[in-house]
Amino acid sequence: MTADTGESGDGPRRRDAAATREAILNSAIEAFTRLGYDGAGVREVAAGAGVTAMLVNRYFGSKEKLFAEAVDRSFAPRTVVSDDPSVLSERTAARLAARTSPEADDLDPFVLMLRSVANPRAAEIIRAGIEKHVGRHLTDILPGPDAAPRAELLLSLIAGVWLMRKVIATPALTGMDQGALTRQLHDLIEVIVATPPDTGGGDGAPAATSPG
Amino acid sequence: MTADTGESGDGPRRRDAAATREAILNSAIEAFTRLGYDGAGVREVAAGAGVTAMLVNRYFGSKEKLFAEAVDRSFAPRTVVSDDPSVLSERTAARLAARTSPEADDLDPFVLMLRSVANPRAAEIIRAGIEKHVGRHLTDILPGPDAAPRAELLLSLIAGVWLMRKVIATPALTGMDQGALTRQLHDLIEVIVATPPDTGGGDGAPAATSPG
DNA sequence: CTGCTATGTCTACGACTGTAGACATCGCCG
DNA sequence: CGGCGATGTCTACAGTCGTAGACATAGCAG
Repeated sequence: MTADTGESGDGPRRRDAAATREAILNSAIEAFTRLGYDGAGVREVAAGAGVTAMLVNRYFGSKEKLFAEAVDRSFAPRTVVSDDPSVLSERTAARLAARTSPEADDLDPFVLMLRSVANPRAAEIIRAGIEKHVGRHLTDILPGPDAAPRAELLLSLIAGVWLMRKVIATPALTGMDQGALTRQLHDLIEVIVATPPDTGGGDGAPAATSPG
Repeated sequence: MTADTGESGDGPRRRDAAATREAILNSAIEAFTRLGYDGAGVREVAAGAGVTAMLVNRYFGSKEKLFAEAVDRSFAPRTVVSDDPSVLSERTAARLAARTSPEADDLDPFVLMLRSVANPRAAEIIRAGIEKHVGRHLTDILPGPDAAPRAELLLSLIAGVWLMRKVIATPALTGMDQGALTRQLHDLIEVIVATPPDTGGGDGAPAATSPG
């Protein structure tokens, strides 16, 4: 439970504005992910960075602005969705299954999001973050027309799985065999990736209607 | 002052324990759905029922127990998932698309859940509620083996759509054409309903792997 | 009518929140 | 070596939170 935000142990912390800001931001990402926007207090964020609460507001202006930066930073790297369109379904399914397994306990933007959307201000910031990073990128690599709503639908599926497996932790889905889950998720994602939302042609669903 | 007891037609509230308890519970469901567990205060719940804060604790013991009863009550009716297995995909898809449209603004258990899972105690209560009501029922009507994890996977999808459309309100999915969304959701749900998670058999995946 | 109990209100407390302003101290520059 | 700005801390303040105990009142039993 020590602060320990990357300090080497011996050095108490030298006066380094950039490093301190970074430590606060990292602590904020962790705190917001664990406790959510309302649950994480600035004092806790500060303690995680080894500083006092006032320094947080001094560097970021307010808790809300700190959250905005934390969201921006947390959403920037692609954690789940693959960059390569050709293997998007396989990669995304496998990563999602792996990263939501009970063993994996990394910090993740989806958990940060799920635990913070209760607050309307935080929800708005998250919406902006999704549009800026994930949504836009995903819309670009998604083939076919009407990519934007399908991208968000894919995000819905991903977020839902994260919610059930890592936040609520319903037992059946949490304990589901990873291979089976990966396959199931692959089939689902494939439907979103392959199916245009408005298939004017024949009404027949592209697949999955055959009982097998 | 008791400016007004909240009721309009049926007269001022007389001393009726059962009715008061009911009013508090209804107010709690609405408050928890709008603000989430942490965001809704007992004073606000009490005001919504036309009583004082202490009466809430007097009737329910604590905020946590009140929340537990609110979850139990809110999760009891089937709001989205159809009872009839034969039309499960169609019905569920249509209801989900309709009830998450921007026009619909009813209180809903999924929103209550999404805005409350940030709190660990609330998340545990919600998990229990899901298992007791939705999960068990859904597991019963879902055909095929391994119904429990597939039921929870379906809940993941539903919750994710609710999250994106009603809580975060990402524009593309929120404004998506309802018919197209219904069709898309139908295809997705059909995959969960029809596909066993672990099709060991000789043949490959039952569908959806062919690019079509 | 009197009295009693269920029903509801009032005051208050300790803990916590985000944030503002005043104060202290480190480390570079002359 | 001596300041001096940058960096960080301390105290404090309104406000809200959940909750406890004492107090008031309504409605029925006798």
